[in-house]
Amino acid sequence: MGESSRITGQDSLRADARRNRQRILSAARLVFAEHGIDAPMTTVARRAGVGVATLYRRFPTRDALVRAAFAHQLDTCARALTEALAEPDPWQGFQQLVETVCELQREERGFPAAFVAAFPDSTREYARVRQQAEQDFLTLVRRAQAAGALRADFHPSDFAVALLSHCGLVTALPGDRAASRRLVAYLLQSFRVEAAHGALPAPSALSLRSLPLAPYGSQGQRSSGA
Amino acid sequence: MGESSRITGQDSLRADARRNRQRILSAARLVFAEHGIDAPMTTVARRAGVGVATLYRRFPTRDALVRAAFAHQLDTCARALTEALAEPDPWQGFQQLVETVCELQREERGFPAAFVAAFPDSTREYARVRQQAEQDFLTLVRRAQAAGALRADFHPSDFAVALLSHCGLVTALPGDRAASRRLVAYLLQSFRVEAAHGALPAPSALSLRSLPLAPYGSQGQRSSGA
DNA sequence: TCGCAAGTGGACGAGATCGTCCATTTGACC
DNA sequence: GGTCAAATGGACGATCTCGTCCACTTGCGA
Repeated sequence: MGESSRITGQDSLRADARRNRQRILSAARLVFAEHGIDAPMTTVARRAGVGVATLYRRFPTRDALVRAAFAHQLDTCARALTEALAEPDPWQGFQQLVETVCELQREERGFPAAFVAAFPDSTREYARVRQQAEQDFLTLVRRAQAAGALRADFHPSDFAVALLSHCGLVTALPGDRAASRRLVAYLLQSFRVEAAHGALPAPSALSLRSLPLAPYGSQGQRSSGA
Repeated sequence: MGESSRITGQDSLRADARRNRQRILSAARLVFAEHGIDAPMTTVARRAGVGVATLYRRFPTRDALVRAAFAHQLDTCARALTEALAEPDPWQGFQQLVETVCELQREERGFPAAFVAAFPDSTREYARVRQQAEQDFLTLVRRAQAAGALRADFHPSDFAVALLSHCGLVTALPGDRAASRRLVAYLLQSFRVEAAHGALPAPSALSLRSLPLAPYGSQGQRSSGA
């Protein structure tokens, strides 16, 4: 909390401005959940009870708004990683991590879209936090493999593959919790040593670094305009 | 071919009109692949070298155009099902079916989006063909289970879950073939008896009938306007 | 209490897309 | 060759969204 406000500078806002900022974020979550992240900015502004100008001043681009609106969920992802590492049984930790993130994608309408939208980005400011997250995740994977639970040919990028495909599923079928849970169960089972059955094709070149697992703070202005 | 033209009535078109229709479809495939299925209709028309009016006359809605443009791919899906049934080893057949459909999603840019777009629909005219497809797929599943290859708790709706999630993945990462192949491999392995490891959560209520596995012919006018 | 910088709202012009309308052209059949 | 219904193209009005600009308001420190 203190962390993100330091990053976004929301502390230095005047009281009324800070209040409006929060209103906008709440409204954005509602509107995005209801109409998708492509909903008109005007709708968000109206719902928040502010003018468009105010909205644009706080969040110059739709992207910035989306990121800020779902910063909390992203923080939860990061927290899940920490907790996973703390778990004594590494497979338990791994499983919980996958389930927590997928549950977020399943339950918070709008978040999945935000998740993929945020995906290819690797904003400068968070590079370090992300690198840390990547490192932690790697540790988790190694441990789970050493414990003989996670299959040896599991590649870190497979985590991204799992999350993105699950994301796609819940986007295609919002509300179908059973489908989401099924997919997660299948994936988790296929990651176990017992499921290993012949060689897998080569892993993706996807970098985990680009996964939005690290806390976003909010705002998240793009460093590169283009 | 003869089948679909009978359905869409394209035989009764004047020669020039029929030619234009084909041009439009080619252009649509190109444009959709390049800019996504939300590309402006005008762009498609220009690319096809026809006026917008012509485009709108043939395909009253963007949806109709999308369906028609990817009808061939959908036919391939249907054919894959037939071939899967013909395969002596039912697991081989099952595996091939999944791989063929996923390959289509992977290789034909634009098709995945069309696939999910088409998904929730169950147009009257194709009800019978679909029901047949569903029946065939069920047979395939039963056989593969009886052969002791496909896990007993596999539910037909899991096929839809697999396809939709894969679809989401390739949409999020167009061009990352490795990721797509990995997911398919994991899913297939998790469908094997060997992977069964504890109970799965309840299957989705998704009906296979709504999966666009059956041939579309083209055009595919909505029966219900609303 | 006062002054002013920070904050605000909503009108507005630019740009994009939609789908229709109609005057004109063209293919098919006699 | 002639006739006519089918087919065509592109202009056009309607609608929507964006992001900016500016006159007005307000919180807060002195």
